[in-house]
Amino acid sequence: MKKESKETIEKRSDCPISCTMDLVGDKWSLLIIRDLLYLGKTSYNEFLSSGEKISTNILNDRLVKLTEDGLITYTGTSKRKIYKLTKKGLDLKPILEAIAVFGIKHSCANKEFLRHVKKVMEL
Amino acid sequence: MKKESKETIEKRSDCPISCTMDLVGDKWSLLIIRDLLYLGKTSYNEFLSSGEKISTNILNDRLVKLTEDGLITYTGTSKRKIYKLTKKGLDLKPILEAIAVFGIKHSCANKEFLRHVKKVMEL
DNA sequence: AATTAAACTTGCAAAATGCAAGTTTAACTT
DNA sequence: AAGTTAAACTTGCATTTTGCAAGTTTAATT
Repeated sequence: MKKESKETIEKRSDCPISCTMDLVGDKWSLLIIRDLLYLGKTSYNEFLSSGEKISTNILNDRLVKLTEDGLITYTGTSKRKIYKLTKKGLDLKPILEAIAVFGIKHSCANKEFLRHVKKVMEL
Repeated sequence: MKKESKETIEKRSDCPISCTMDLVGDKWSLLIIRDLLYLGKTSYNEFLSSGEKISTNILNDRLVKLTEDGLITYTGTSKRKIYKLTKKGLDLKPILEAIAVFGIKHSCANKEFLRHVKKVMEL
């Protein structure tokens, strides 16, 4: 018996910012999008191996939700699924970029990693 | 006895996107920032009255955390605090704008509300 | 058919959130 | 200056989400 991933998609308000946060405003979704956009990752195991150490149940849950929400799709069999962003998902790119710009300016991240990220993101 | 708002600020990785998500990647922080940036709200009760119905304990927790993280500050007494964004907090503006653009394109939000948001955000 | 490894599930502990009270505190009123 | 008001904040407990450490299923490969 599969658990339904979300019974009622609770929309907190009509504000477009709030709506977008209802879609991707959790700890993990945008990191999966980042993996797809910038790190060339396309499969379950590749997402799993990312530095932030997402756990398997959460990863599965997010992949289902992101698919349901039309941000990603996959091809291939259930043994090897290849995920990619939909058109709608690609529209998240400016958000990721703005987040990266902020992070590069204010974080924390080590210099070497930053050089790598900037190169990958063409910033 | 006050509860400490966050014992260890867990940083999941050195990725600037991940770092930024560790700061504001929760259900509520960016909505408070939105209130400050676009809706002219500056006080506890004004944040409370936003459409998404944040509860008082969460609002208090987020205001403390955002202050600790240097994204907002306040003036005034403990009876009437006036919050505003720091320079660092203002650097979140491009993120909010990108989120709004996505939300406006893809949501959900009703037409009237959208007109209002676009006007306020000067989009 | 047996093996392998990717994809997915399960069960339970820990943390975050939601809700409905309450209390504290400073300003405003007599 | 005592009493009232309302904004800011706390508390306790239920619910939900996340984290972790197993497991199982499934389709390619041998």
